[in-house]
Amino acid sequence: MTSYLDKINNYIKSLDNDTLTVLQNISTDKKFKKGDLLLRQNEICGKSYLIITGIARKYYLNDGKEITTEIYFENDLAVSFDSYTLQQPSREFIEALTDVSVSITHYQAFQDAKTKYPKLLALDLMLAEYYGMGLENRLFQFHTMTATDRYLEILNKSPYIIQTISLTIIASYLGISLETLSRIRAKI
Amino acid sequence: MTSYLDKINNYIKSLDNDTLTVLQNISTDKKFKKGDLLLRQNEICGKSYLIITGIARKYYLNDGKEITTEIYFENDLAVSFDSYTLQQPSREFIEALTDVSVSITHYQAFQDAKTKYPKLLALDLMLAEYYGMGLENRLFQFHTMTATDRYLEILNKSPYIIQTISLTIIASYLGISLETLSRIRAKI
DNA sequence: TTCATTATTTGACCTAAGTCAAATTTCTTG
DNA sequence: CAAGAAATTTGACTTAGGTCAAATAATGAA
Repeated sequence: MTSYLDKINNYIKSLDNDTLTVLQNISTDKKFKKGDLLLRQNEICGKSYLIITGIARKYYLNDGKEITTEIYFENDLAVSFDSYTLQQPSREFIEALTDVSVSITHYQAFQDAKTKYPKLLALDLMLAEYYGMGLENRLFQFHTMTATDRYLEILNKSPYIIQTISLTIIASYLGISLETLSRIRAKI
Repeated sequence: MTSYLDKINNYIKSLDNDTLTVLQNISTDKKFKKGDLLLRQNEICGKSYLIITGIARKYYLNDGKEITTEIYFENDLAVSFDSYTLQQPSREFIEALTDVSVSITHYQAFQDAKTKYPKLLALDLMLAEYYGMGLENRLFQFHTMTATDRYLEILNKSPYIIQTISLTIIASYLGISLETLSRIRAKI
């Protein structure tokens, strides 16, 4: 999985200048302050956000409670997948957890570029595949693992999450209550 | 979501003859008997199976227990996503739940065709996006819904699953024990 | 049909995780 | 630094769902 990300990055590096230039031309940099929303519920996700520095998350509201679905660090691509893909209102919010600087690519510009540059189409496919495999892994965890094991998995594979993110957010990401997470941590 | 599937099917129909012919040329039909495995664990998923008639499922073993991850009906595309994408050994099995007839497309042939026909690349992207959105929905259900609600969701959206598939398989698909599923059904 | 297998249900009991409330600890910011 | 706010922990109790075992259905092959 990680190696697939490498493959994607190598692929991007290997693009011809022409294609790379297009990619740059349709992207702009922007900064957000901690707490800013990059995307709000019900907005159409018309942009993708490549995180340059900082941390962000994606979440939705489930009877008033914020459920975090993804946490983004440097080089992650933040986007509400279905809203972006279908260009329909988003169920999710994207929020800056720290000051954040991003590279923004507009949906339509990228769509246009893809029709002219099949290599960008291939890139988009790789990104979708990568996202899909991540979802499969996460689903696997929910399907078969106990809350404690899911926590341990994060602790092993993404310890920086534990170190930088509030337990409230981590608990919702794990699909458990804050109190349960606290007890899990106490026991270990 | 369903409309996206429509969009994909319309897209396929709208392909020029040249592209459609290629697609047909790299596909072959095959029949499987009930109980046959289309893909075994540890095999590399080198083919995709479009279900023409019959029912199949994808599952993996979790300490000896079969956990069903997907159930396929007519027109569904059966594939072990990560094994297919990364061309690495599959964690999952694909099994015919009834006699099944499928249209098989070989991975490598499709890869080759994609480089020559960007429209097939675009098709592959759409399929990956569709799969990804399905995973997101399923993840949402595991993340926030109770077992009873997940069952009711199937009952509403895919009643044919309840009618045709054994409760053992449905229970594992829902991530609950057979007994719990039986009790949920008794209560409703 | 009938017997045997397989699928499903039911019972009794157990455990992971949730809820609500209160106590601490840790951060912020004046 | 101090006071208030936010984050985390702890306690007491509830509940959804699991496990193991046994009882019924339902199917299917001889």
